Amino acid sequence: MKKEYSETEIKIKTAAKSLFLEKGYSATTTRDISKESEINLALLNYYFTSKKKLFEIIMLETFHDFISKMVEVYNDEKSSLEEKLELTSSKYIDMIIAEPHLPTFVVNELKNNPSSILKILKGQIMESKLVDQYNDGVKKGVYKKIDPIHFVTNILSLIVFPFISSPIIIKMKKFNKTEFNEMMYERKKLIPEWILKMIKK
Amino acid sequence: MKKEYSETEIKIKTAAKSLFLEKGYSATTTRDISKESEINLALLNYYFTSKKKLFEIIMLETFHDFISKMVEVYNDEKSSLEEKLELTSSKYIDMIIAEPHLPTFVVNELKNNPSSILKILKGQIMESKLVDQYNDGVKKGVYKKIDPIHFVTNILSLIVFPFISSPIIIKMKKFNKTEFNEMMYERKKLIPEWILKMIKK
DNA sequence: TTTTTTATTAAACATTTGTTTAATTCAATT
DNA sequence: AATTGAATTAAACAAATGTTTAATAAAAAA
Repeated sequence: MKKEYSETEIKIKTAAKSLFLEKGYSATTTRDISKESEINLALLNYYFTSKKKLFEIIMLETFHDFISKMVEVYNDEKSSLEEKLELTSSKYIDMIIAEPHLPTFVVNELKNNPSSILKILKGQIMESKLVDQYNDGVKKGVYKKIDPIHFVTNILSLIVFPFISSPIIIKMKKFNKTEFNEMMYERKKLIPEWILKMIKK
Repeated sequence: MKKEYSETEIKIKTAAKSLFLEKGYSATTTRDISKESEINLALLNYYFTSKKKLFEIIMLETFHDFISKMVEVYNDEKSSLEEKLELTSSKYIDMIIAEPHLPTFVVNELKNNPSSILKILKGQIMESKLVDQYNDGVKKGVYKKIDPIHFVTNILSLIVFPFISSPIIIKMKKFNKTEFNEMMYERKKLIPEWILKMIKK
């Protein structure tokens, strides 16, 4: 199923991903990509047919990475709900610090491309071990009975939104980027605590 | 200070705002705008000099609205912290349901235009009555001592992020748009409760 | 080595896009 | 009614952009 990419194809894809992430689909030109990847302009179409096709491939791969990192933790058999929260928080914050444009990119280009990309999601989150554990807690009466979609949404919100709004936060607090990252490291510990308080009766 | 806009200028601005919100700056063409507003293409440059200038005006106004609605509530003298949370949650969710593209737009085009637009922010949030009240609670020992930036960020995160990720939520829950909005109405009550739990000792 | 296939290149092509021009219509003023 | 200035229009322009072509170079197969 996986395609083997040649050296040039990888060069194109790497440059294209970087540019698409930073500037989005429309603001990135094929000449930008050819320059950044140091390949001849015509090779883009030779290997990927069109800018749109290239974008779709990258979008799909990126979104897949984005989701599967989450699903991995959510479905771990051994860990408790608390441990899953800590792991998610920590791994996700690290992931986005390493690639800060990721959330805006995913969120942004998502609304233009709903069906094909979102197929990846198919029940992977709402039927995860984490949600099971949450529902168990509800049954046992230790967690409040609220639709688990709120639980799942809140985790993502508290992790991802600060990155998306980082220009605002940086401005409000007169932060530099390092200080902002430190704030996010702080949240690694805080978010699991907050989520637990939110769900507990 | 406020500029008086003629009928045609308003027609252009209205169409442009709608298109910029939906598709972003780069994906919106001047011909799109002229078609949508039913004005001659040349009038765009006649009244607004360039696409970029037009965009900046719209971006500024939109961002200003976005922030001032928040600041209004945050600085109300009479209301308690709890009441402010309820009002913010309610007003903001209504606002975004009425204009669903708003958050993605603001967040998205923000990173391209940091300085000029963010000037509007100047301490309006971090020096608000709401943050004062939060700090009072900390002094009195009823709230945990955490940098208020987390408090402010969490409120916005829980309100705004679900809208931004609505395509994902809709897919995961097999929602239609009405059902999604109902979920957000539910959150009007839930978010203030959650925030209080998060800050209380 | 010769032939065939694949990869790479420079140039060209057809659209699209932001902007300008020059002419015309409209409204207000004299 | 004549004149002036603003508003509107169709057409044109130049630059940018996605894509294709035709020629060449490199690699693989015969």
